[in-house]
Formats: sequence, structure tokens, C-alpha cells
Amino acid sequence: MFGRSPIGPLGEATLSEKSSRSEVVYKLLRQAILEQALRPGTKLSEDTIADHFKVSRTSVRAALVRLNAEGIVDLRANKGACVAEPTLEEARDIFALRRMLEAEVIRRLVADLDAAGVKRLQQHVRQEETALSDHGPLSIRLAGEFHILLAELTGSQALTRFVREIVSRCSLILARFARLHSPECAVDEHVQIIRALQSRDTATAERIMLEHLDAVELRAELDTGKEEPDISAILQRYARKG
Amino acid sequence: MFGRSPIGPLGEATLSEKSSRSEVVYKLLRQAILEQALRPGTKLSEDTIADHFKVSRTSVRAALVRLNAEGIVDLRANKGACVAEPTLEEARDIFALRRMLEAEVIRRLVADLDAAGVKRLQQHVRQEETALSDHGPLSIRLAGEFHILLAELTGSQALTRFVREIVSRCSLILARFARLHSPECAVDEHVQIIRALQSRDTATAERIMLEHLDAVELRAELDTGKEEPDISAILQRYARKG
DNA sequence: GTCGTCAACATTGTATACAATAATGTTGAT
DNA sequence: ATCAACATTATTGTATACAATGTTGACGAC
Repeated sequence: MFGRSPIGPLGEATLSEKSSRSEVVYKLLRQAILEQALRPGTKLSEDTIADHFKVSRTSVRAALVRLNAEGIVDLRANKGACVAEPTLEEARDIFALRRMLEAEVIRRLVADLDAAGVKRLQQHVRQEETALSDHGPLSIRLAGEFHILLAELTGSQALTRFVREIVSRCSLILARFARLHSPECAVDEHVQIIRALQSRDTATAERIMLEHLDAVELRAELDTGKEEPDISAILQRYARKG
Repeated sequence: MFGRSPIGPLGEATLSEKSSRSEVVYKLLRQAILEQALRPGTKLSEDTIADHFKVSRTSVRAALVRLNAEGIVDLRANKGACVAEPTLEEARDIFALRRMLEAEVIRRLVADLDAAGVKRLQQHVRQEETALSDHGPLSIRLAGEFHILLAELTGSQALTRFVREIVSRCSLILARFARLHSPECAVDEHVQIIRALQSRDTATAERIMLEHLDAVELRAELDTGKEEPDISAILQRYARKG
């Protein structure tokens, strides 16, 4: 049916260069999750996704396997996939590790960052400011990508990889626990970070980054009561009572 | 053909509990790579693997996608998979990050580690000593798993995940660059680490771990000349000259 | 002899078909 | 009416078939 046009019905995402179908599905699902369009716990039925994107389940499955490896999709045998639901315990664990990783990023950048890097950061922040007026999902994604850009500027692929993964998982945590769907990071805090980096003052830069991350974590931590009803957990509570 | 017995021809790996075929292929491939039976650069043809394990290419592909996500398999579009070949630059990058992660592990363990944890570590080292006499691939794997066990004992899933990944990639690096195929870590250094942890002296414990990692890295670093001939890299060097 | 072209082959990417498992609904006995 | 056992349905896991791309080697032009 689609033999003639390798990447036909997927449309938009195929403009820049040809990617495989599974690649496109992967990117779109990932974006949807990180922009909180698909919330934690949402069932990801292979058929539904395949129909929606007009591809075969094969491609969808490949995408789900990748997302599972990144920790943003849960995959239970014979029971399908769903958007991961980090627990509060996992959340604290992940935030602790994130502080360590991003502190390292800052330390490296204070030593290394050049003018070109600063320019890229400032450019990114300008994008964030523009997107902010939309109150759309874009600003959520850009906020996370600021931190990834910082990691990239260290020149360490490995560090970037880990920061990317942990930022993704933090997005999930916020999606699950935070009250507001607004961007996770205040843009002006990003501006402060850039200034601190330019000052070459490691202690200050690190402190500002950690305060920034605390602020992000606080938004989740404050709000644990709001966690959406989980049938089995609730029933188990009642079972213990009766 | 295999309709009757869900996990028939794979045999050995299915004893403990039923896993999906792709899961089994994933585990076996991963083990083969980490035990250096499949060396960096080895082509991983889907057909070959499928035939060898008596499963369909579908299951093999799923396994390869996972391994690729972990960074131990390279996957180039339309050109198949091969065991990743970390460059020397990547190697240094990865070792730097590993030092940071494992230093964190040590700091946490000095604070937290209990008697049960010590016992598990000692038990593991005993396994390592036993395996050492075989001079087989097992000792290589166990050496890496000591570091993973350390991470697990911190109780941090996220940290464990990252340590597991980075230890895997270090195994690949050693497989590519180190002269000897013997275990990457000296067992007595592991014993020293345990002792240092018991002493609750953060500075000493951290120093010993870092020295240990330096020793591991040195084994790779010393030996960069031995890198097997890579046509394109060589030609590129000559292209710059001419 | 070297380079370019094209056809035959091999391998990967995707779709579809089938098998196996879990979820759901129905029936009948108590 | 309740519950268990069975039949039915839906969904995932795997295999196979086909399409698309990459590779190899033969042939001919220069």
C-alpha cells in the first residue's frame, strides 16, 4: 500500500531528510510525551498508534522499544506499553543525580565555555522568551533543551547523553506531579546561569544552577497530593482497612 | 514452525523463567559482546544471528535496537549493525565520566553501606577469585559486575542504570584497545575498595577507587598503537598530507 | 589498465499474517 | 444473586513476505 512512497503519510516530520518510519514514530511519540500531550500512565496501544500514523505495528514497536530503553515508556510483557509513571521515590533519586550531573556540566563550562557557546545559549534563551507568550507546549520542551544545550557545550558526548536522558525523565516527573503545565524553568534563571558562566566563578555558577534545579524540583515536591487516582493503589489501601 | 513451543530452540537461557525471544537474543548478544567474544567492529548480520539462534529476524532486530540504545551496538541506516567501536576520544570522555559516577557511588556507600552490603561484595569478590583460574570470559564479566554491584548497593536506580551503561562501554573500550584479554580489574584492588568502604574514610576510599579506574584506563591508553588497521582513517591521514 | 555503468545479488526496512497470551463476557450451577 | 468455568474478543509476540536500498562484479569505453 505504501510501497511507492517510503515516507508518505507521516508528512510533516519528513521534510528535512528521509528517516525511517520507526525513527519518525519514535521522534513524534517522544515529542508528544515530553510536551506532556501524552501524560504518564497513558496506554500506548500499538494498533492505535499504527493506525494514527498510518504505519505498521512493526515500526511502532521498534519506536516503543527505544523509548523503553530511555526510560520514558514502560513495557510490560504481553500487556503493552504506557507512558512511564515515575514514583515519588524515583523522582527524588533522579533529581539527586541530575544535580550531580549538571553541577559537573557547570564546572566544565566555567573552565571551557567560549564566546561562540555563550552566543548559542543567549540565542536559545531568546527562543524561550518568544515561545513563552504562546503558553504552548513548545516552551516546556525548550526549557529542557536549554539544559541539554549546556551539556552539549561541554563537548562530552557521554555527559550529554546522560543529561538528555535525565532531563527527559524530569519532564515526566513534572508532568506527573506538578500542578501547572507551564514551562519547568523560569527563563530568567537561565539568563542568570549564563551570566554566572561568563563570570568564570565556579562556586557562584554552581550555586545558581543548584538553586535553579531546587526550584524545579520544588514544583513537583509541593504537589504530591494531586497525583491522579491509581485504582489499584487505592483499592489496596481499602483492602488493608477491611 | 515454532508455534507449539514458545521458547524452544534457544535452550539454555530459558531455564529460570520464560522470556520473550527478543529478550533472550538481547541478553545473549549483550553477554557475548561484554565477554569480548564479539569484538568491536564485528558485523552483526540480522540473518546470520537469526539463523544461529533459530528465531526470526524480527526478534533479532528488536534486540539490536535495544543494544543500540545502550550504545554498545552501532546501527547505520540500511547498512546494518555492528559492535560499537569507541574512538580513543570517546574512550577518554567515557572514562572521565566514569570516574565522576563511581566517585559518587563511593561517597554514598561510605555513608550508607551496611553489613549485608559488605557481605554481598565479599561474596562477589570470592566469585571473581574462583573465576580467575579459568582465564575464561567469565572473569571479564564479573570484574565489570563488581562495579555495578557497588552502584546497586547505593539504592539509587538511576545511578545504577548509568553505571551499568558506562561499565559496558568501558568493556568495549578495553576490548578494542587493551592488549591482554584478561579481566579489566585486579581482584585485589576490589578487595582494597571494600576495606576502604568499611573504614568509612571517604577521602581514602575515593582515592583508591580513582586509582583503580586509572589502572584500568591505563591498560587501554598504553596500547593505542595496536588499534587494528582502519582503511578509511589511514587514507584520511594520507589525504591531509597530500 | 583504470574508471564508469549497469545488472544481479545480498541485506535491511516495512507490512501483513498467524500464534499466544491476557482481558472480557457469558453461561450455568449453587 | 454469586461465583466459577468456559467461550469470545482484543492485544501483544513472532514469523514470513515483499519493497527498497546497498553492494558486488562483469562488461565496455576510454
